[in-house]
Amino acid sequence: MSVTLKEVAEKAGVSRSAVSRTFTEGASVSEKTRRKVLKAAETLGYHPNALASSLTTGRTKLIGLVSNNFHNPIFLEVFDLFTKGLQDRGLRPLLVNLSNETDPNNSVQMLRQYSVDGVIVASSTLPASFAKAFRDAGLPVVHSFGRFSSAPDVHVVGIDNVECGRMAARALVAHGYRRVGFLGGPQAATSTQDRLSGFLGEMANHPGVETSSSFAAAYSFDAGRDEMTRLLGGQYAEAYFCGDDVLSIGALTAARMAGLSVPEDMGFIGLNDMQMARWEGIELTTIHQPIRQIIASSVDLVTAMLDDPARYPEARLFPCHVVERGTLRAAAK
Amino acid sequence: MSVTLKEVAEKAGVSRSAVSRTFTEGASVSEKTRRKVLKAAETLGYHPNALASSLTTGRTKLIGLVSNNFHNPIFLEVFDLFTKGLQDRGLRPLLVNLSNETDPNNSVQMLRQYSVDGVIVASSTLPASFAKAFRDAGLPVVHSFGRFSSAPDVHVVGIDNVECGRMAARALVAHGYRRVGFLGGPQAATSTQDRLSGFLGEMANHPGVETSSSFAAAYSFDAGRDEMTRLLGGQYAEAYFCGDDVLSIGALTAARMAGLSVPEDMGFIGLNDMQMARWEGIELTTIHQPIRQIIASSVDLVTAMLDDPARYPEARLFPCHVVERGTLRAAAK
DNA sequence: AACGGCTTTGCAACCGGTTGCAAAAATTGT
DNA sequence: ACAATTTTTGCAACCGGTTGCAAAGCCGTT
Repeated sequence: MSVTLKEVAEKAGVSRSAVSRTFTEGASVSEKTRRKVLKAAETLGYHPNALASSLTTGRTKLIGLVSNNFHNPIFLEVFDLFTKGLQDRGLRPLLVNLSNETDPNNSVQMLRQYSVDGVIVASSTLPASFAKAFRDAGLPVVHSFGRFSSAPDVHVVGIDNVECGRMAARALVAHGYRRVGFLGGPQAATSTQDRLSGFLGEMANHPGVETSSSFAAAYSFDAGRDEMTRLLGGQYAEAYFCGDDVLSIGALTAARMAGLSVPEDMGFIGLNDMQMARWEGIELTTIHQPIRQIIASSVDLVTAMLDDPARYPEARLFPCHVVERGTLRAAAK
Repeated sequence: MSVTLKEVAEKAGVSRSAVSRTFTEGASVSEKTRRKVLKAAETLGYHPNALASSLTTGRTKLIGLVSNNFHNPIFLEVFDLFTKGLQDRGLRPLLVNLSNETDPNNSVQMLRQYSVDGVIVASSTLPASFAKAFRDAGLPVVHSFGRFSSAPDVHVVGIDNVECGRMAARALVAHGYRRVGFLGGPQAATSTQDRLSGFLGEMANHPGVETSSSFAAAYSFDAGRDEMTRLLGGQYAEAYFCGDDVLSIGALTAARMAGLSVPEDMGFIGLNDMQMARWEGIELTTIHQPIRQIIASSVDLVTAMLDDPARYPEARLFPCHVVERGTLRAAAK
């Protein structure tokens, strides 16, 4: 089918080693034979088989890109940035969709069978056990959007969710809301738990402000809408910090559908600052999560681990900030 | 690093062939040795190296999943379905982001280097030359969401865009609009051209209805909003058939921002029927594109080609239908 | 016990590359 | 011009598997 090393060697009248060496960075070949080889390769249309060479070099340049989040639009941005970032470094993303998977071992086996050089777990909802399973299998792994720990088991790149919770709380208080609520994502997600704890921690400094909390079933429009609809049936707050932007939009829509006006009757602050948050008609006030930096840093880290697999696990956190748009009323002076 | 065939063979006290055979479907091994081998493999934690075996079998079970669309939320659904569909058949998607790529040859080379068994090109905006380049390189290829042709060069799975154009035109006419517009996606995209030709073709049957057309720069919110804003500065139609849903939402938002009410002052019909079209507050009337079927069929087709690479190229079209929601006014009786 | 047919097994070559090593060639110094 | 040194080259073994082939083992017959 495709042209092999041997054919090029014969055509160029050199040994197979010579051909191999002209195609490997930093190997010793004279200018003369290199030219002969390149010409032969050119006319034959030869390109080295990356998989065959991986057998001896132990490097496939394949990176497992593992996620369970194929529903939140923010992840399209995430996949875009990851694939570009990896491609720019000559690495290839092998995509693994873990939506229905509960056992880390299956994916570990799968990725080992394909000898991936490293794994990026991109998810804020996947339990840490997944990333750990990869590490235990001896695979370099980076958990992007994972939970911060001061002594992480694996490399984690993301944001300080506790601080984000505080930040949201401060924003709501600063805008003069006196009854505020936390409308989190799935309660089992560590991101939800951390944001809640930061939120409540900060609110403890404001005893005059009434605080409540509840959880949506997922980081999704429907879940946000449903939970807000439920809240509207009882006592509800003046402003909510929602688990993420798409959830916020669901909740906000439910509020509007119920005849409340935003931000006068009910305020919202989201998290992520996805493209859609900027759309006219939405203009969501939200906490900006620097996903470009998180992803660039994740890719850096995974490439660094290729050279030093034993690299000591670190947590890299990137600062977030509030982007004021139109879903919180003018600040109390 | 990882356990090899040889180690298992030694542990089990059999030849390497025996081990290989117990792990290959339909090879001749006695029950006795198979058990010995499996036990040894179990205790050693052996799993065959898929890449090494691909060298001799010529099968990697890797499928190149090529797209240039990492901005339209519908593609998150697309990636979700593709990855699941491929995984369910034991195939692995190698994701290629062609956003900034103009030369098909680079991606062809890349995918050949990784010996992918086949390629799925998932895009309605990528020129047919990409799919053809893969075919010319001897790779089984399916172009999903590609342009229909009665004598296709490569397998195409998608919808009849011309018919969709007609369908939209009929819907607008049936709803009593007398000045209608086509607000397409990028003019260079075949999907745009085909929808336009269907739209105009059908409108030719309704000479009493004034018809206009224009194009947005991309299938995106911003492009739809910008083009509608431009249109609002001059003479504009009563209802628009937009290139796709996200573009529709942009256009619709611009109309609302300008003080028009939808659907009374201006009607919209989109295409795709993405999740978001269902959101309360949007409730876009749109043409449903059966992406589940398209993707399932694409995966079927690519697997079929693995066994029969010379399979005669076919075009598979799936019927679309209008989903009435809230962006066209009540039909004229 | 010898025979024929069928299944199982191991040998060895191969897939498409890489690489340590020693020999060959080129370069340098004097 | 010659020896010492450096660079380039090919051989052959290896990476982790698969597979054609012939020998070995098994079975039931006669």
